[in-house]
Amino acid sequence: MITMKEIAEIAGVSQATVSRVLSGSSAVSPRARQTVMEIVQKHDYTPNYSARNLAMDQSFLIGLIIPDISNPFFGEIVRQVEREAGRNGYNIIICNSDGDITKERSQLQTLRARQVDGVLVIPASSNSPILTTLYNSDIHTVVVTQPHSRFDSVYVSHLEGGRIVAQHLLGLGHTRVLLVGDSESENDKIVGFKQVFSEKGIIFPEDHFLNIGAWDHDLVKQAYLSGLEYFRRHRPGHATAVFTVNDVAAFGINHALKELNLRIPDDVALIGFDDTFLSQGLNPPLSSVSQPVEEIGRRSIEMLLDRLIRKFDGDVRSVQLNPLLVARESTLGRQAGHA
Amino acid sequence: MITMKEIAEIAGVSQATVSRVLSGSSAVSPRARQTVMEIVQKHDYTPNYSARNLAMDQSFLIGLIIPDISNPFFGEIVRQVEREAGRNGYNIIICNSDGDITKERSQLQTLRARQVDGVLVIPASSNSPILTTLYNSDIHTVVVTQPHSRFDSVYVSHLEGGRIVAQHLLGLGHTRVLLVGDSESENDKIVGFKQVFSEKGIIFPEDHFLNIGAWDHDLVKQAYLSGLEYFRRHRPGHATAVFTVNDVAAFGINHALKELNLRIPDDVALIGFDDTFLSQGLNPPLSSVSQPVEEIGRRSIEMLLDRLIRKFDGDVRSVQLNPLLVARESTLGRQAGHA
DNA sequence: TTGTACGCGTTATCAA
DNA sequence: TTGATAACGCGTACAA
Repeated sequence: MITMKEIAEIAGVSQATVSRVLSGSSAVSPRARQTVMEIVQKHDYTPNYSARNLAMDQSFLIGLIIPDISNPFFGEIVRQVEREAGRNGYNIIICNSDGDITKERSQLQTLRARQVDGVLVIPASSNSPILTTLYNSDIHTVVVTQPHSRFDSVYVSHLEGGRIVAQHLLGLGHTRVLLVGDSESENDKIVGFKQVFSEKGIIFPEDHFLNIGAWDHDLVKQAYLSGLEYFRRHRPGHATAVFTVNDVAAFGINHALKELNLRIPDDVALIGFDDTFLSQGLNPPLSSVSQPVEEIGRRSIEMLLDRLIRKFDGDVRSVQLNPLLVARESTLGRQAGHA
Repeated sequence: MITMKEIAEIAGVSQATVSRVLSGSSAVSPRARQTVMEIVQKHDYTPNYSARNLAMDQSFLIGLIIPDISNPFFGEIVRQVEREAGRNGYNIIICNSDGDITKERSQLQTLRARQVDGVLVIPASSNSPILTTLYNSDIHTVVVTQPHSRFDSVYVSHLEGGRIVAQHLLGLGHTRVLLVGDSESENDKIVGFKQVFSEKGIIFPEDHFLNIGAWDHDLVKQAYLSGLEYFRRHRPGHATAVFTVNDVAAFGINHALKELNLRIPDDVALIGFDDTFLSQGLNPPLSSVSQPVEEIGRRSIEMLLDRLIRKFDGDVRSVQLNPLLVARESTLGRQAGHA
């Protein structure tokens, strides 16, 4: 790889002039510019970012800490982030945490070593220790997917999402609903769901929760097996509907129900969360709560770049986006039409 | 952020000694080591990679060029790659090409500027120009997902995959098959499929191809719409089976068939490709051709690290992995049992 | 075992 | 408009 110094020699100018030509920062004589550019072209000069970073104390690197890239929902976020970052001269270093706070910690450590200018983080949990570490560092941070009091954040209200689902199912007459998720008490989707029940004076039945872990990569299988066991053990009607905290789990439940010859939604209604691009392909089409995933990704990176590039230095900003019920046949039945 | 120089001052030693302590390369007196380490701990010293890269002419950075991260199949590859790389002290810069060779080119350019030690590339097409660029550079490269004569490569034979599908469908008596993909003549899955037909003297019918583009992000919808139109226009039996070159497209077709009240597989059989973790959640469970995606990811990064770390300098190696037919109800019907 | 000194490829400051 | 020259933080050859 050719360097500025070498180009300077060939061109018979100083290395500083080459730098000026390439950065376009200050004025250079047309002659010098001409000669330099020709040599640059000819030798396919590429600047050395490491050197540039060192000199400018800026890496144009953004760290992205995310629980599971293979989850299409997160994948879409990555895609948006990478695109928008690229347009602005930034690159993304990706860190898959598996939802493990230990991994998160070591990854943040290497991101710091890499001198990243900023970090987008989808924390493993709302009290991930890295959030504290980040706060004590001077790395610009945006928390994605959940609200945060000290950082910029972009999120969809899970509480509201859970409430919407509850209202939808209650409206259809379901009072015995099986909840499928990672935590019965700490997952806001579930909290919101139950909130509506208690507000309406409806008692949420005991033993209607299936714990399938949070970021288990084999979520489909987990949900499938748990669902199978549940519906084998309980009489039909013990639960007339199932709400899973994400679509992926709903796939597993769907499979289990099919296996047991239970009809959806006649025997058991099913509703997921995220409305990934696969929900509508499911059979019957899956009701779900859609999150504006492109917007989440885009707004997140935009907020970060706003601080990095435009040097915005105001108070912490949070963007709350609205979840949207997408009712399809898996809860509505055939009369759903073809939405 | 504290630097070696500052640590050296505090410790009353030279910066070189601090470097030695931290790298553990050469011998240092226990006393010096002790003092330095304490200060390092206390101030939470983090090495500056940019500086290190510059000095060592090594970035410990690997570029990953991939068509669509939001596709779960690729997502899984990213996951494996990131993990294995991380274990060996390397980080991943991710580049989403959208299957666009222009984007590929500019991304490779910035990867070069970033001084990446190696590149894993899933090319937009088999003759992506960046392959030439890479060959003329000194960047270690592994081509993933397709064979290559000049680079290390890891792939599953698409030709063989297509053949397997043809054999499976012919075995079930389907001779009129609708093919759904990006290219009728250049996609090896389709080429292999037709190969079997002609070997057996069976003429593949005209007008049995639906072009839905390659990396269109809205593949499900594309397939859905195309499928809908196709099955509306042709009499039942014009095609008795559908083969889509990936599962995502199969989701769309599944939706279309359902909409038209065509039963799977009684009216139309359906088979996909990739066997993503979602296939088994589909209803009926989707037959597909599985690719050992974890192995693809793992082997790819391993081959690259082998050259980077172990300095392997032998001939180009290619790893061909075998596709595997996973027959489920969408082709076999209810007698499929519960595989 | 330690310190000095140089180089890595840039940016940026200062005179000229 | 240009060219020296000093950083930037680290690795390392060399001498002590």
